[in-house]
Amino acid sequence: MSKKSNSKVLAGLERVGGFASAQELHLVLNRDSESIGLTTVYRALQSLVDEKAVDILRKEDGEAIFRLCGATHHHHLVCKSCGKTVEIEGGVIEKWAEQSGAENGFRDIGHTAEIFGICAAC
Amino acid sequence: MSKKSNSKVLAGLERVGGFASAQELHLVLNRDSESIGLTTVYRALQSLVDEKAVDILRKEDGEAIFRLCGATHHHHLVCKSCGKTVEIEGGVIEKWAEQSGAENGFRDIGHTAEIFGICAAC
DNA sequence: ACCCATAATGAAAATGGTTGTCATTTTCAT
DNA sequence: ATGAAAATGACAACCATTTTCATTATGGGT
Repeated sequence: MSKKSNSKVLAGLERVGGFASAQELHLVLNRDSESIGLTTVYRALQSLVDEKAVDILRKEDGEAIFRLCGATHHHHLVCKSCGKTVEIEGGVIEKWAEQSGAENGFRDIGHTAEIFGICAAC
Repeated sequence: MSKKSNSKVLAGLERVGGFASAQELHLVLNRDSESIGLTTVYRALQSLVDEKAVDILRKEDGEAIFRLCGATHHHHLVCKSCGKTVEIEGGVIEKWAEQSGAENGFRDIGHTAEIFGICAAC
């Protein structure tokens, strides 16, 4: 029976495309006339993380954000002043993360990377 | 005046040696007859992070943990399970950030990058 | 079809780390 | 010493997440 909520949540994550917090996901799902409780969203996310269908990360403020596992991910170049965001290729980073992790005996390696600065317009 | 609490907190971090949460730090400090409030510990940690004297990371449950920051700019490889941390050289990243930023007309470029995984012992 | 055990659901309350409030205290320059 | 400004800390507010618990759906055995 958890199957149903799990697939709703997966659908939500697909719709969102990138990262989403549990609460955002709950909003999105209910906005689209999917009636699902916040508790259930949390439980579905937890079980999806357990079965490694979903990645969990932490924002700087500690809030958990989730994304589909294996979704191609990119990095962001964000303007500290106006918030303008550019998507960046990160092939170098993937390799760096993989290699650094492996060298130190780590497995299940993931990473986060953001670049920030002031854009030309600001 | 924040100087005093900041140095108390720094002393606490030295005594602890590695990572400590704000609450642990508060306990340690008061156990050692340093009278300091929890609020002040949080504020001191925040300002130390701002002035880059202290690193902040997140445990898996989202709790913030802090430690003294070495002078050299490095990145971290963190075990998602036990919190073990390895410092990583990030020369590649610096270049990647600089270049990606410049290509898009950004200035004052900074970046964050963390690698995480499961360490050999876990 | 009909029970019934079991799992799933979600509203509401509890938890716990973190941050905001504000009255009080300390510091420092004059 | 005195007043302004910064610092402090007890307490309350906040908010993401978890727990509780009563209700509802599911599905296998008869």
